[in-house]
Amino acid sequence: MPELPEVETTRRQIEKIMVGRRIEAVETTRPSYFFLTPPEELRRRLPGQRVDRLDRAGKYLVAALGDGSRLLLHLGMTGQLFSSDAASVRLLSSTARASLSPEAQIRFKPDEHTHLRIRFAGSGPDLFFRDVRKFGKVEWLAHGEKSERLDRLGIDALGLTGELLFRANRARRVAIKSMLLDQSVCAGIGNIYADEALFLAGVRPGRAAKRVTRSECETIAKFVRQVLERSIETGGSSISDYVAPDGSDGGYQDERHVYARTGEPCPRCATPIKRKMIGQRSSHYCLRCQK
DNA sequence: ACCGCACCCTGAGCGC
DNA sequence: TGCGCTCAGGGTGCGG
Repeated sequence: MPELPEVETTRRQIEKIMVGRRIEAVETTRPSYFFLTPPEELRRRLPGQRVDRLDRAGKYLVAALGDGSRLLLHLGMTGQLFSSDAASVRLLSSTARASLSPEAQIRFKPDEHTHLRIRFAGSGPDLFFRDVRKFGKVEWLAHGEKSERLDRLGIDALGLTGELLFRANRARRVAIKSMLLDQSVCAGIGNIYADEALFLAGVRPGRAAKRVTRSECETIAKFVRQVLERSIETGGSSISDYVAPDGSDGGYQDERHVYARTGEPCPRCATPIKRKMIGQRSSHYCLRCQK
C-alpha cells in the first residue's frame, strides 16, 4: 500500500499522538511473521518508555525511545497506523464502509487484524496498528543494536540524484523500473511513483538500466523528487485502501498520469496507456511518449 | 553478483 | 448465490 509519501503523511500525523508520551501498556495478537520481535517481548520491553522522536527511513517509521532503543514499523501493503480517536468508517473501502452498522461507523473497535495497540500514560488517544495482509513489520531494537533492514537502505528517495542512479545502473541488465524499486538503490519509491516518474521523464519502465543515459538519469531523479514532494503536499495517494491516520483521503490519485489508467488516453498524446508486468509488478506507460 | 521467481497473507472484483 | 480466478501501493530468500 504505502510508499514514501503515504508513510511521511502517516508519520506527520502519528507523531502528534506519540512523541513526548510514555508508553503504559501494549496489546498484541498472536505471534506471526508480522512480529520480527516476538509479541510477548514487545509487551515486556515497551511499557515505561517515552517516545522521543518519530523518524522516517524510506518506507520505515522509526520511533526513538527514551533508553536509546528503537521501534521499527513498516506498513507493508495494507498496514494502517491510526489513533483510537479515528472513526472506523474512514478506515475501510467505501463498499465495506456502507455495510457497517451506524454504531460501528462511529468508533473503531480493534478487530482480528489489529495486531498492535499502544496505550499511553495520561489522557489522549492510543495508537493502533492494523494490517489485514500482515505484510507489515514491527521490530524492537535495543540501544546500539544494528538493524540490517535499515542498513540495507540506499539514499532516501527525496535525495536521489542522477549521478547516484547512473552509477547504480552500471552493468545492470534489469529494467530501470526495477532499479527505482530496489530499496538498496534508493529508499521509498514503490510501484505508483516509479511509473509516474518514468512517465514524466519519458523513459520506458522496461528499458535495461545500463541503457539509460546519464542525462536521462538526471531527468528521472528530478521527477522522482518532484513527484514524491508533490504527493506529500497532497497527503499521498488513496487508490485502493490507503487512508491517512486521521481518516482523510490523499489527493495525489487525482494527479497521477499513468498508474492504474490502463486503456485511458495518455494525458500528453492520447495514445491508450499500456500495462505490462515488469519484475513481477504491473507497470503502466505510454508507448509513444516513453522511449 | 546478478536475476527471476516463489512465497508470505487476506479481500475485492469479475466472469460464469 | 457461489465458485474460481486474478489482482493488489510490500519485501525476503532461494536456486540457477
